[in-house]
Amino acid sequence: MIPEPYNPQVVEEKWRDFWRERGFFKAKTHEPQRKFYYLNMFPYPSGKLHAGHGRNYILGDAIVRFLLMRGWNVLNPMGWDAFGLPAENAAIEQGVHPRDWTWANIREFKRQFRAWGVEYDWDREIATCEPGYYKWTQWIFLKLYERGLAYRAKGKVNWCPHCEVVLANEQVIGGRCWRCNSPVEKKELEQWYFRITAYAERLLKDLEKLDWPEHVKKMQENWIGRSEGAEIVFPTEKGAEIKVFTTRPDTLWGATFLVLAPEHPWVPELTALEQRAAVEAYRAAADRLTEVERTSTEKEKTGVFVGTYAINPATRERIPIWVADYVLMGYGTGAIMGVPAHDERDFQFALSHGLPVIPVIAHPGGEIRIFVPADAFVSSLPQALRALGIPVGSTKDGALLANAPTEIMDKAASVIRERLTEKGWAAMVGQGWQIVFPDEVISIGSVAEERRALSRLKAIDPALAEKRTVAEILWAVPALRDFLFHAEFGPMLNSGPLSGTPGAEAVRKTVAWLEEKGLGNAAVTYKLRDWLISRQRYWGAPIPIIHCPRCGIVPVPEKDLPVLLPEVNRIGKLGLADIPGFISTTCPRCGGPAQRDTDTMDTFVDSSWYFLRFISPKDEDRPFDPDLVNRWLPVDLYVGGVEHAILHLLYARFITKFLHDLGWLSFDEPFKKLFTQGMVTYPAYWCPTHHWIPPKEVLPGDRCPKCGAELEVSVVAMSKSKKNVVSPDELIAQYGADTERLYTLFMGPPEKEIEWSEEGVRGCWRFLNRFWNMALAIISRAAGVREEPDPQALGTQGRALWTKLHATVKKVTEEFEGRLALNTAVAAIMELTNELASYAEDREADPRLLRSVLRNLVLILSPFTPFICEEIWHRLGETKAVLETPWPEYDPQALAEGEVEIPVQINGKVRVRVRVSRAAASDPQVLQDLVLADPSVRERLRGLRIEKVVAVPAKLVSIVAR
RNA sequence: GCCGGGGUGGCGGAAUCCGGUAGACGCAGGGGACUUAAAAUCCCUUGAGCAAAUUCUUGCUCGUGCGGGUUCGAGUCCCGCCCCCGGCACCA
Repeated sequence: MIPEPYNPQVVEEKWRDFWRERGFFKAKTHEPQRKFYYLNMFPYPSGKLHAGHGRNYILGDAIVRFLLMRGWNVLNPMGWDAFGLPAENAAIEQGVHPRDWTWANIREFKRQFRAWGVEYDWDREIATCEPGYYKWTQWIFLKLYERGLAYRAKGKVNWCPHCEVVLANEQVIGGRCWRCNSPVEKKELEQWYFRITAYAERLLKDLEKLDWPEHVKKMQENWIGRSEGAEIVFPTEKGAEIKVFTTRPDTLWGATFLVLAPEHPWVPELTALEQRAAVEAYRAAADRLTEVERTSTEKEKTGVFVGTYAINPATRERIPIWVADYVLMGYGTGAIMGVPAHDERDFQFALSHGLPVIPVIAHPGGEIRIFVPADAFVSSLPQALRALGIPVGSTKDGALLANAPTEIMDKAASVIRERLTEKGWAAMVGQGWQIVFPDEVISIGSVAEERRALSRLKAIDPALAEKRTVAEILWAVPALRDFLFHAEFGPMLNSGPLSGTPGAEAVRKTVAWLEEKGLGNAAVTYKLRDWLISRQRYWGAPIPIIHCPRCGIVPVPEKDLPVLLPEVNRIGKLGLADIPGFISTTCPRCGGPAQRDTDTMDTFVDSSWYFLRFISPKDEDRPFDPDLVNRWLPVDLYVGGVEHAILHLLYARFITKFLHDLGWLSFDEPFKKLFTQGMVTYPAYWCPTHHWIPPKEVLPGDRCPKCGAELEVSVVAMSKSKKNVVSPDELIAQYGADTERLYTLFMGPPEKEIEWSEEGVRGCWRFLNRFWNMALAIISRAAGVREEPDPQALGTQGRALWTKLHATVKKVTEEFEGRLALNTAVAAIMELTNELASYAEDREADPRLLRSVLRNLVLILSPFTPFICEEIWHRLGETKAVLETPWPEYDPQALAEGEVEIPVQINGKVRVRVRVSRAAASDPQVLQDLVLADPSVRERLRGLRIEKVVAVPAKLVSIVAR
């Protein structure tokens, strides 16, 4: 008889609607015992799904099928992040309505999910573009507005010139637009913001509670960017006081200048008449720079002196005020104190603009470096220094160099002073800077001393006439550079009453001193900025606000929600602002004529609460049912791409905390556990003339099919735009969905980025064929058998298979419940399959064991390949569906049976392997005795004296012998 | 620069949490069977090297980025480096 070949097309079509029709994926939200809320990040429905997307949905489907068999009441919904720019752009280009474009894509996505066997509770399907959903997005806006957490403000915003839209900070990736990668520009606009900064501290602190990948938590931590320090007030000659933020208040005595951001509001007021033109020109130039240009690390530090001075509140010295674009208006106070001796940027700035450098923190090494120019000292100096125990060297041009411990600095200074030539000088840097002259030593502890030392040096050496600061002179000596600037903590120097304070207490003591004197206070600053949410577009949730000439900004009353998107035939570039019928309305407060706000909300607002809506997706009176939500959330396991590590995940946490504060939610973190799956990469081919070429069309030798040019190959994440996608439709047609699913889960650890491999797919295809053939063979042999095997009655082979079965069940169960390394679970299942197949070769094989192992194998394989398993399951004579069958339990007893091979190490190397029963191997003394009695071990030990034996139960025995 | 993750065969990767036979599983390669042939399928084989043996082997040495350390034993732990990937980045 010719065996029936594996035909996935037939098998899969047979079961494709079975699970849905049986309602296995419908959550029973009103019975929340043993609830499990599993959630995949909902997709933006654009175009078609490719094999890379499968990483997310197939993984999720496998987990959910496992959970269902484990008896969980699983909520596993799916919806659509349906507002957004691509739909609108497609609509503008093709003249279709974005809604039609979006729903056509959604239909396509759903078709592909069905083909994959990826099932959801479709009764809960939601789309953010439906009025029944965005009504509540608008409601959240109103609630934020009520609490003062939504506000309108004018300011510099990120602007993508290509998308012609503003961007939130989180949507600017390395100075570029997150969608189109264009360099982002700055624009002065009045926009709506959400005050996410009010939640900065909680968003940071509560990360601790989350079972999230460490790197995602770190990314959020860095993004929130908490810094502790102080705010210090600097009086100015013009009267205004400038407040700066610093993390290093202990360096205040070294602040020799102030720098304001070009956008700082007080710049005009502080600018002297004669500097006005230069300052204005500088500010205008800074304004024109894109974010990429302005924040380029290699850029020379530019800036302009405003012509007036401030007073350093600690030293009471006059210090110049500058504007420079390395200071950002959006962080801290938009103004800094320049401490060139202990901040790398300030040091660069001081060097290029001739500003004095005053060291106020001792060099961490506890060492000083001595430099004496050639011809500046008498010949006995080296010897005299050596007499102090200081090793002395010299440069190529004859200058003297030495390192000395701090303690003998004063002694060294007097030794040097006595041995300088008449016009000689020397520098000692590290413990502050000392400039040694024949008649005195000037310690540079203030701007005044710096000026004096500089003029003396210039008077001595005409070659220094051009130098503007002592720092410039010393910087010219390469050997001193390491000692001129450092940003470490250390004992304070030249710091008036606080001089000598050790580094560990420096910040705390300085802040206390500042507070006592009323000069400043401890302060915390965050990098996080408020969330800019308004978009000048059509395809989004309209902002529910009315502008009334008499009443000002008036929120739309809740009863009037939703503010519907107007139906239009054509969408203009200006979005809602292009639609006159939408704009004019009446003021809800005074009844007079008024205008609607024409902005729509960032799509990330839509997605910041959707996980709540799934609980009661059709509720018309509330955004969600709070009782049910509080029983079902937080989400137990959230799976999605790491690209949302900051954006969506931060916003969703913020909105959750807000709704918690409002009293709607009892929890304040939406996602208890997060898993981020890796991207799938594939070679992408680039032709300089014909651009992206689909891999399939590429000619041998990586040539362009159109022009024959050699193509540039790069292995990158699958994407439609690079044409390097693998189509699930084609895979399913050729191998079936089970093969694609299995390969997707087997290709590597799910969290890692991995390259798609056609050969790998074929390996999984071969496996399923072997599995199919073996299963049918076993079914025909074990037809009619219904009893379970008796483990005690099995032979050695059977017993080994029995143990293997239980070990595999254990392994697979633990992977699903733990770290989700399903690739290793698949490997274990393959091993079991291989062992079952070789056991089945024995004509004497126990049919009860064959059937039992196959039955359990089908169950544990079913989350990976549900179609083939459902088929085999029913051919085994089962009447219930796989999903109605409990997940197999493993028997610890079975794992303790049979034999194990115990390696025996002699002097650290494995020399012998001994087979012992698992029972014997579990007792260290028994194991040790057995091993020492083994003939080949005795042979090895002949002539040696045993010094030590280590027996590790079930693992190995290690013998030390001489 | 800062933060995070990682470096294991020809390749993807196992073993890393909690030290205990390194290379599971799969791919690719080599050899063979079947076939007129090919595809498909099946079987054997594959870290590097050395020695004895000669045929079904046996034994030894080396081997998890580099250098040290702890230990009976290190891919795993500790210290110091190098390199790669990801995130942030003139954040005061």
